[in-house]
Amino acid sequence: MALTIGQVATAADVNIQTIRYYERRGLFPTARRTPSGYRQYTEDAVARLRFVKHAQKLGFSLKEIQELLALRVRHAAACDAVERKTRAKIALVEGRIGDLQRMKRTLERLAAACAARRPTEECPILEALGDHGVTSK
Amino acid sequence: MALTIGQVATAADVNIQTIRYYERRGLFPTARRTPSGYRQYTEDAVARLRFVKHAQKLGFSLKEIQELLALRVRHAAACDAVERKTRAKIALVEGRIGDLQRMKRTLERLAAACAARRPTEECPILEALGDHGVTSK
DNA sequence: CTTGACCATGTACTTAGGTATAGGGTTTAT
DNA sequence: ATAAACCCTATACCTAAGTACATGGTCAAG
Repeated sequence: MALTIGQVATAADVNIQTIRYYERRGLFPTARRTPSGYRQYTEDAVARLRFVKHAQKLGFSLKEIQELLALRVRHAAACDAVERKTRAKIALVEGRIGDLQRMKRTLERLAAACAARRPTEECPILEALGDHGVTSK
Repeated sequence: MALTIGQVATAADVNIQTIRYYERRGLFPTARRTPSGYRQYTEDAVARLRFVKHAQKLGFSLKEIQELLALRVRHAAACDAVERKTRAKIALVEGRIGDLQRMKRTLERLAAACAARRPTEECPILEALGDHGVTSK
């Protein structure tokens, strides 16, 4: 049985407007309509929304997500193009992970320096932040 | 010798307007001025800008970066408050890394499924994306 | 058969993070 | 001593990703 836009919105916990916005943006196919013009969805739409939300939390832009979703759609055509795109995405994600790990190590040094501070010294934060280019003069 | 806003902007490879914007936002202390009203900076400003840009690439908002920078400023006052804030930040970064690693594994399954596909089968992308909630009906 | 909950479109507003422009003063190099 | 290059403020504009509002049609219950 078909779902209305409101039911989809509730199920995926997003704003109705957001769904229509995604449709305009091309993240959603133009939905089938009832004779009176109401959009009709299946469960797929809910899943698609959840995928979008999930990918967003991981830092993907709507444009990137659109590409990820396109991988699903074009499966019949070009499975190896899909694979190439996916591997590119993986490299991107790996780069982001590496950046965050460097940031984490820097923060850990900062915390450790705080913890190990001798009473006579100042908190050596500037130095700990140093490898982000923050060298104090 | 003091730097003008333009020299700082060039050195840190940001727009002049961005520096003034950061000042308004409170990410930068209000700079010292010449008698004629020109802002005067030291090398520190360049380092600070680079830190901001670096942190942004890691997905921190300006508000979060402002907090990170505050850790530097308050060092004289409360080194253990600094440490607590830093550890909270580390947890946040770890969470983000975890998210990205899960996404990476999902993408890898997708790529692997593509590569291992038998000629007779469809490209099994839907299933690979499944653990994001994308279960096709 | 009407009232309230829903849907439609279109337009406008919001937040984050800038970037551009207008109008005017300053510094530097020739 | 004057033009180019730079700075100042204030205001307006931009993209991304929505969210809200105005206006009007539709459906289900009493």
